[in-house]
Amino acid sequence: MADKSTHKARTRARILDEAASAIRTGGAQGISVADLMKRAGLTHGGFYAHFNSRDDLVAHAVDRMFEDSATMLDRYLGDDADEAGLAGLIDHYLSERAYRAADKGCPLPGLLGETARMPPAARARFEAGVQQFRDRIERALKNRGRPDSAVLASSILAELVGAMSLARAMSDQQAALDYLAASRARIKERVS
Amino acid sequence: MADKSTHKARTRARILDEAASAIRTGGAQGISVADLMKRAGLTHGGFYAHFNSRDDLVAHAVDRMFEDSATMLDRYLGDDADEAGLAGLIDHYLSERAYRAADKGCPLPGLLGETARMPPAARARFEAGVQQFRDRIERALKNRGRPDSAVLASSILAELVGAMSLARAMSDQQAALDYLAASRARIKERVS
DNA sequence: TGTACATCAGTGAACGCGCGTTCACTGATGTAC
DNA sequence: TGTACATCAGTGAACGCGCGTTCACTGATGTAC
Repeated sequence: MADKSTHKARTRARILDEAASAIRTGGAQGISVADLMKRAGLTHGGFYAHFNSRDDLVAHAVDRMFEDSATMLDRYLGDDADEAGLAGLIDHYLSERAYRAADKGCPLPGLLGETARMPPAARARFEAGVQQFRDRIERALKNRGRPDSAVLASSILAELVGAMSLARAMSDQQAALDYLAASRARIKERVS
Repeated sequence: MADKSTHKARTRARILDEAASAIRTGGAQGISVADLMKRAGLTHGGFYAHFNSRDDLVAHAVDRMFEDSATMLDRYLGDDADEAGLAGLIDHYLSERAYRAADKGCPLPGLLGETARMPPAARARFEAGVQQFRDRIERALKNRGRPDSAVLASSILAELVGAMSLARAMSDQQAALDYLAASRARIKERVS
């Protein structure tokens, strides 16, 4: 019984991981229940043993995505963050690796514009995730003694997200990478 | 005969206007042919007298959106643009009016993240539209003697798009409007 | 000016398909004695 | 240790529905004489 319930929890986690990945790539409207379950190595009928509905899945998948983001934020802006934390975050966020791994990293570049079309529960969780991201940047700026930390944090988040979105929309990959490099330098200038 | 063909052209334009509006709000995946035709006051069967397929419609609707953007860019950054043109563009782009009219203005905040999921023809036109936008800003900066105009243009576009996307994702409207006001000031600082 | 005909934008029924969801079931696993 | 039973995660057929697309048609409009 105990084994069974952890088995089920692991299956649920596997579905959520696949959903988070698929939604980051294809948008919240871009996954079907059947495809998702196939990706998780299951058949579609079992889906409702884990989630109440497709909308419920989307909401939990959004949570899942921002858990990953929180881990990333902790690494760069955690309590013991040194001076270089924010610069490290910027370099990481706009790295070639992040550019290529659209299915793994921050959900904002791909999904921010879609917020208004998300089911209400997912939308609320998404907004909370954005807040968390901005607050962490703001706190880091405040720790460094910037008086305009609130506005600057929003401004930096906007440019991070906008730059990655623009880079991913370019069909010329080299131009995209050059642009990311320029963006990294530009944003770091503004926080130093 | 002549009357008929202009009648048809006007009908097509009406369908495209409705499509551009619906896609800005609901995304390229968010419109159905039947709903769209109903919005245009027609029945779904007539759709294929105007477009080869749904994907064809989406591509032309994207064009339509960027024609509106070009008109807007001309107003602020046209050949006879004065010094205040760029500041005017920033104020307009991040205005309360633009914030509320998500179905009318620039398609970037709502659709940039969706580019990768668009049908190829639409994707190419979207990318061209983004280029046009960035080039116009770059030219305006160059005219003002900024040596870093290319990178700065991308940076400004990224922050404009990111800021509007973030504002639209906030459920607290007053916070969104305050944020837009702060963003306008912040971006104008950087170009002056 | 009036009648007969041709054109063609728009109609609406029909198609095959994939979707989200339901449900009776199976079969592996854990428990009781 | 071995057998009988209960549990329940996962299966797969079935549902009603809306989708994109096709097509035979209608009826208003423009042209020819």
